[in-house]
Amino acid sequence: MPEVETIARNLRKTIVGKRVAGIRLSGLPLRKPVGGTLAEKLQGRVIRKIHRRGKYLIAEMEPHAFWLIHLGMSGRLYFHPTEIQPSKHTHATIFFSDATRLEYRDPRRFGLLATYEVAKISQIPELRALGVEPLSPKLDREELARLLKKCRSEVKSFLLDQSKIAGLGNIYVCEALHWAGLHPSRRCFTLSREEAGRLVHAVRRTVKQAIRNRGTSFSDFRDSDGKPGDNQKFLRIFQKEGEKCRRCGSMILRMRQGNRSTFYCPCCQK
DNA sequence: GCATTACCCTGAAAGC
DNA sequence: TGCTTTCAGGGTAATG
Repeated sequence: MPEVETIARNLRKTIVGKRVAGIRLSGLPLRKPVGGTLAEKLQGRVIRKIHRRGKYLIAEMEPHAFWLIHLGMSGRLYFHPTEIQPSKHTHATIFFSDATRLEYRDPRRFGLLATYEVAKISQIPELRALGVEPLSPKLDREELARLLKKCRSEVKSFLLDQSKIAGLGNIYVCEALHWAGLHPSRRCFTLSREEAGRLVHAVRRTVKQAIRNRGTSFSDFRDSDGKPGDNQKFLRIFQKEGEKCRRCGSMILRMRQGNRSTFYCPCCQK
């Protein structure tokens, strides 16, 4: 989500107010087939606003329509002031009437491009099921404690579940659990109100720091100007297997949970 | 109905 | 050197 927020902020400066003059598609499917309707729906419309909800970007178009974008894992959006050669993984190029263009690249093709003509953003099917935003004032200790109480799964899976809290990925979940001093395998319903409070604080701190650093770049992430983020320099636990925990000095371990790596400190995460 | 697992995909890294 | 295997992870359909 911090990576998506970084891109949203960039796009607000670069493409808002531009009219779509044409679209070129690779024809390859992403998470779902892209299809010719994307071109039909966007052609001639003007981008009025850029929204973010969870890990989704939403361009509000005029005449009224919404353009939904998800970057998956390896998706990137590049703004180009001048002409470019499409790469092997360019799946969409949006040409604006002022000769600038926006390129969507996605080697792994886990992303999504779609358009909707619903009345409100909240009616977009992909967004309907999303949970609370991590930085929303609605997510406080009481609300998180309430959500945790009725959940029997491990707290790591809970935090990754976009229908509970929308926007946390594997990196930030590992970091937040370390900040909160909570073991990733703890069952949600066993967390106390005090622990829920620590977790809310840790999630906010983790996400705010990552946004401030313009996202985390290992290999994939670049913003729409092609710049990597800086947050990888500030991570305390993610991909630190074998290193010493900065809080207690114990060896950081790695385990697999639900087919994803979890990094944790066995000493200070209880 | 909820929790868990498997799958999609390709590039990079590791292993041989 | 070059080929093969493994791993990475967001979302979701399938399974338990």
